[in-house]
Amino acid sequence: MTYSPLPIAFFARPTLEVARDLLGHLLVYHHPAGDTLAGQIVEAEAYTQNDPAFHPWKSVDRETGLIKPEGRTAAFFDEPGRAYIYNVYYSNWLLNVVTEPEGYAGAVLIRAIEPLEGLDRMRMHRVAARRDRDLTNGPGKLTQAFGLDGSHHGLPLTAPPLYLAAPPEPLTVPIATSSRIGLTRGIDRPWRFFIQGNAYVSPGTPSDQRKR
DNA sequence: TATATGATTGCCT
DNA sequence: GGCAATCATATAG
Repeated sequence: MTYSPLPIAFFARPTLEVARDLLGHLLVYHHPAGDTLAGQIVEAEAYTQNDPAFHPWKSVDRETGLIKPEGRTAAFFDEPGRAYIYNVYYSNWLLNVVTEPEGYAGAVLIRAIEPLEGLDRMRMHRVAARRDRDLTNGPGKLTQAFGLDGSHHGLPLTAPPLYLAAPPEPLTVPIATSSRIGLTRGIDRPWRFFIQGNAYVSPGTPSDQRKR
């Protein structure tokens, strides 16, 4: 199966639009071993420059709205369509897509996908997964299943080997929203989008529903 | 150099 | 649902 990558223009738009539109789209990776891994995005979250939960938040000029070219992460937020891969809690890598026109900052975190192709390799990478639905139902799990880590940071997601592609057929199922998962700041923003009822959506609880 | 902390996962009760 | 794991990065001293 071959897929065609989305153009940069798809990502050079408001982050919330990109996050919502990305549902149903495909994440494709031509693995160095020769096989192809692919899955349909079923859950994503938006992170914008006007957002305390956004990593380079402090690098955004509050008056102009433009990102200042300083700091380590800021460098990767000036070109839409690239991968921002971040490490949290030990060895968990999270995959983001950089959004917004050049000069502005934003990113979409890909939180869960439904595997379509390359299941055997995903099972090899994810020895802890008891069932197939545990292969990719979380942001750290899907990077593990695909074999992605910090070495893929900064890659363009608009060309092989790693890219996003349009779905074979348009999405007809309803898209639901909630607050984002696992945050300590910006928990009030309903910027998580997911496909209601899909078995591969991550099991986490939205931040604003958590007891403290 | 030293320490705090997080966009998580998986195993335990 | 509780909680430990023990990584990369930012920021402080």
